[in-house]
Amino acid sequence: MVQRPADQRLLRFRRRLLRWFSRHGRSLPWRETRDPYKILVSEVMLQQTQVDRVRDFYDRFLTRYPTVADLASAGPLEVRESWEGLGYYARARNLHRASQAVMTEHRGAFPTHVEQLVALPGIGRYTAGAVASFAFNRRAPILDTNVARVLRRIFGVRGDPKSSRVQKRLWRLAEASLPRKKIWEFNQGIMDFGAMICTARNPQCGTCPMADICRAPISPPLPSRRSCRL
DNA sequence: AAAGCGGGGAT
DNA sequence: ATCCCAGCTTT
Repeated sequence: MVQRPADQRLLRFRRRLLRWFSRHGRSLPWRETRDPYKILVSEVMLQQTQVDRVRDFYDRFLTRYPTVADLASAGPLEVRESWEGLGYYARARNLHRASQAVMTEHRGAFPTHVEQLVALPGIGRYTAGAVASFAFNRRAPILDTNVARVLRRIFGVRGDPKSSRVQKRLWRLAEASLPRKKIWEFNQGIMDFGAMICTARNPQCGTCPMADICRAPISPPLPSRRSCRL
């Protein structure tokens, strides 16, 4: 079976991403643990919220609620107060309910399958994939704004990014890109790549290791006013 | 398919 | 002033 160009791009992307992450990946508080509870807390906080903003809240929240059981047995008002300043307060309520569901419906043991995780309140497809891959090293794809942007550019996916058709295509790409092993590294890496190199504005195409396989590189190496057409 | 949900930082 | 951000739920 001969490799088609599209498959070559995919293989190279996967290999280069892992190499890039091993050298340039960020060290973040929630990367020092495999505890599904702590990872879930970080993921929920990170929904529509930037990394730098989450750091302080993450530590404070876990100090107050070190385990799922601690959070589950806390009062709603107390939990809501711990979330003050983060916004999107439905997240706090759902996280609280999710912790209670883990205790009552799973006997305190976090579910390890994406389908089970998605069934928990406040956990969508992205967060389920994140917990499954980060805590349990399952071969589950993730698709957040970072991943979506990276995949759209490198594989040249046109069309409205919000449309279900493009979303479906991107999820398929996210899954196809996954290596057999090093799932944790790949998923963490592709988000770092989107946050550090393949950024929404002023992408670092000049130093990008994917430049030669990307379907949407910056046209000329012109100074200032750099923009990406995807 | 589209709206609603917070708030802070960058441009 | 506008865009962007480790999205999910509800309509």
